[in-house]
This record gives sequence, structure tokens and C-alpha cells, in this order.
Amino acid sequence: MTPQRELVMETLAANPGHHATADEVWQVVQARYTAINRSTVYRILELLTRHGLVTQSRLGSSVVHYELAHDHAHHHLVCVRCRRVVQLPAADVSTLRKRIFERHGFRLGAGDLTLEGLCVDCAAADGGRRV
Amino acid sequence: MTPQRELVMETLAANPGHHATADEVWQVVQARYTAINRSTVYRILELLTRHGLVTQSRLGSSVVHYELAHDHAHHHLVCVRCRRVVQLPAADVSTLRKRIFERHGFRLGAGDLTLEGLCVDCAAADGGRRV
DNA sequence: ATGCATGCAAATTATTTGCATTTTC
DNA sequence: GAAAATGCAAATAATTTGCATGCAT
Repeated sequence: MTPQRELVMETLAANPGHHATADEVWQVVQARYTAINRSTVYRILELLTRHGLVTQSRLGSSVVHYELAHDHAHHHLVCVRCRRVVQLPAADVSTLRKRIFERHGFRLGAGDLTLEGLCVDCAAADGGRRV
Repeated sequence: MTPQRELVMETLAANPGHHATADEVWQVVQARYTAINRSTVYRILELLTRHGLVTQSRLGSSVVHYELAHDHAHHHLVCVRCRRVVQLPAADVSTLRKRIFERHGFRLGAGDLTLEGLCVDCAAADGGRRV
């Protein structure tokens, strides 16, 4: 256990439900541990992910986002307009999962699903028309 | 209309349902038009996307895949093991879309959903256990 | 002829890797 | 003191951009 690892963990734990990029984590940690290097953060996040303490998601952009692994699995709804992220409980997806298995023999993973669309506020501002 | 644009279109049209990366398109086109530049292909793909003739998808990796836009909307099931891509008709998602709107006020877009999991074959090879 | 499209090279962004140098156990 | 973790700098990979030139209309 190294101070770098503790700080990365603390940073993720400080904002539960927040999806931080490696670079964001690096910046936050750097405030308290100037010497830390970006690649160290990447390596730690990879390690934590491999051990199941952290989950990765690709929220539509080309950047990977990290968050502390939860007990209750969930997926992500990303608003294409404001980029807000809403959590979607895994249970809501179970019907779809069943149907996909029946029709395609495809076993939907426990892994993160990222679904894009329009959040309540943006839909309202838009007159609720197009997505 | 330029020869480059025609060739990019032809390349995508040659393999309907295939998800090509910009680089793959570039390589194919290059065989018939040596001088074409990668950035030209990127620009053309971006143009075609903006005009709705082509759709982009992020199939889990950090590379963007392109395909000719279809009349019938569909989503993608990507096997995490063999990276095979299965198309999922939009209709299969309609129940989920409805539920998500009722519970979260979130309007799931027509855009591509990419769902990861295990395809039939990989699940079989795996004894159907874990994902 | 005018302007948009292309080619080229260089910049960007996100991430990874080799290697020498600390740390941790 | 051995093994693993870190820092640094350079390498990669995918994509974008500025600018001079060339082709389409």
C-alpha cells in the first residue's frame, strides 16, 4: 500500500456516483501530493479495476471514466445535450436482458451499459420533440 | 462530388452491416486511389455522418466505427470475448425505452446503443457461466 | 474565377510502456 | 534485500487542424 494508491482511492470515494477521468483524479491527488505522475494514476486505476474495486465506463466520448465499484450494479443514461449522467438500476434492464438472450442467445454482461438520450430538463427545453 | 467521396461511399456500401473504422476505409480506398489521405477520409466520414448518410458507433473500444445509415434503426450487441457484433432491432428496446421514460423522464435517443456481453458461441465455450 | 475539397505535416488527446530509481514489506 | 511501485520521458493510437495547393462548378 502506497500513499499514491490511498489518495486515488480517497479521491474516488470522496464523490460517490461521480464519474471521474484519469486526468481529473490526477489533478485532485496532485493538490495533496505534488510529485504524483499521470502514468501512476493510470496504473493504479487499471489495478483497482482489475481487482473489481473500480469500474470503468465509456460515456460516449473517447475518454474513460472511473468510479468506485458499487454493491448494486447500475448502468448509465447520458444526456447528449448536457452530458449529465443518470444512473439506471440494473433491475430496469432485466426484461431486456431476458429478451435478448431468448432472441439472440446473447448474454448481456453485468458490465456497464451506456445509453444516450435526452434528460428531463433538456427534453423540456426542447419542447420534447427530437432527440 | 469528388472521386474520394464516391470511393468512401462505395467502400461502406460494399459491406452492408459491417462496422469499419476510418483507417480500414482508408486502406480499402487506397488500393484504388493511392493518393488519398487519412485526414480526407476522416473529413468525408464526418461530413456523411453530419448529413445522416452514415452512422457512428463506439463499440466499446476507443475507435469509432462507421456504417451506412439504415432505414431500420438498430443497436449493437458486442461480444466482449470475440468482439463479434450482432445487430439488435430497435423494437426490442422499446419496452426499456418506455420504462426509462416513465421512471427517469429520460428520453432514450434513436442513436446507437452498444451493449456488451457474451455471444452464443463464446457463452457455450465458457460453459455458460460467467460474463 | 471562386470557393470548397484535398494533401501534407504537425498538433492534440488519451493512454501505454521501457527503464532507472525509489519504496514497501 | 528482493520484489513491486513510481517517476520520467518517450512511444502509440486515433483523430483533428492549419495552411498551401488543386479541382469542381
